[in-house]
Amino acid sequence: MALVENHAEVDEQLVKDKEAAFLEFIQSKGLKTTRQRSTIVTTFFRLHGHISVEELLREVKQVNPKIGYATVYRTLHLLVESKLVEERRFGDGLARYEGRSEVEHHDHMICLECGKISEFYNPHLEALQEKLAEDNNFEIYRHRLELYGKCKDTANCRNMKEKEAKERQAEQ
Amino acid sequence: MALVENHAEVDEQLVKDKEAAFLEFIQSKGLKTTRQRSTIVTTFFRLHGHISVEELLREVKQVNPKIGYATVYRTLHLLVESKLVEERRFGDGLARYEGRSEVEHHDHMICLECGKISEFYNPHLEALQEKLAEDNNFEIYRHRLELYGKCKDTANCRNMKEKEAKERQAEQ
DNA sequence: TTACATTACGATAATCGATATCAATTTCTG
DNA sequence: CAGAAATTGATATCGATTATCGTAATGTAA
Repeated sequence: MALVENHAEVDEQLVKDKEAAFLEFIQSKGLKTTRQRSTIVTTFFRLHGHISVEELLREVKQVNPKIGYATVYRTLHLLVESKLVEERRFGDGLARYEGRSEVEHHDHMICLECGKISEFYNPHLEALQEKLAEDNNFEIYRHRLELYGKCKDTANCRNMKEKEAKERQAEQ
Repeated sequence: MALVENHAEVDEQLVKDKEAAFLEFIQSKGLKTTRQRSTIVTTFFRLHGHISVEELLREVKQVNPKIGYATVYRTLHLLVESKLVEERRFGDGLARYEGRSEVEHHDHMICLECGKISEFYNPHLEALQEKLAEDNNFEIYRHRLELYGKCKDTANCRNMKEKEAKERQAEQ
């Protein structure tokens, strides 16, 4: 419980930095720092990937079971407002949240077989979009590119499927 | 009521073709052809752009006021299933539908000021995506690219805003 | 065409994710 | 520490979509 491996320790430093940044934001807005917000924020940044509200709530409840839906929603909105987190929607009708830390900007590749979401960034693509926008007299604030398809590495895809199945079982 | 201008006549032919294609689909699935479905489908294909369920229902009710929400939803799902129509979501929380007729594939530019949605297609962009996918061992089934920003042609943007305001008023 | 099994309709209830409300609690400033 | 202001958690509400169900329409087969 006390000692953790290297990888996790690095993460803890990052988590602390993020929490500090969040506190700064909170204070700059004249809002209050609370145990709940702290719990939610640190829990969020300990997780990786594209996290749904439900996933986050589940984790948060392991730390403090009294924290409810509303507070998680509210804190996530604050995180988005603080620019520490971005909201994403991939068409399954529920929002997912992603820390802005790990990568600057990136697009997504979503495997429809195993559900794996990977990220990529390509400067040519970005430049091409800028050029296109300019040609159309349009100023881009942000963009979203998602490639939906299938991992060609079917072995990996199969593994993910099995993992997914296990997780589903565990939930029941 | 009888004579229409050229532009609309061309559309009518297209509408008929689409309706025929839909009937073919319906029959191939062993489903039934009904007046309601016919009304909804022809009304849909007479409209252009990115149509929400509510917009379509409003139009449909002018032809047959007894047609309800449920039937419009159901028919749109059938249209999507038949591949004559595609569903899109632009993050404002409601689905929009677009005929697959007019353009093959295209991406979207969404003005956050005036709400205008324009379409574009660029083969370089498509090729670049394919290359990227290949590099990542990924097979693209479909993709989505949306540029969110602002029309630089502010005059046009302002016009749209006024038009929007008028429409809102008209609804009240 | 008529009968009848099947499918569709329309009204509306239920669902789902997200947001708003509100009394009770906590935080922070002085 | 007091008291104003903000936050919480439970839950009501919302808006879009889906499911339900009794009634109506369709299409097939005689």
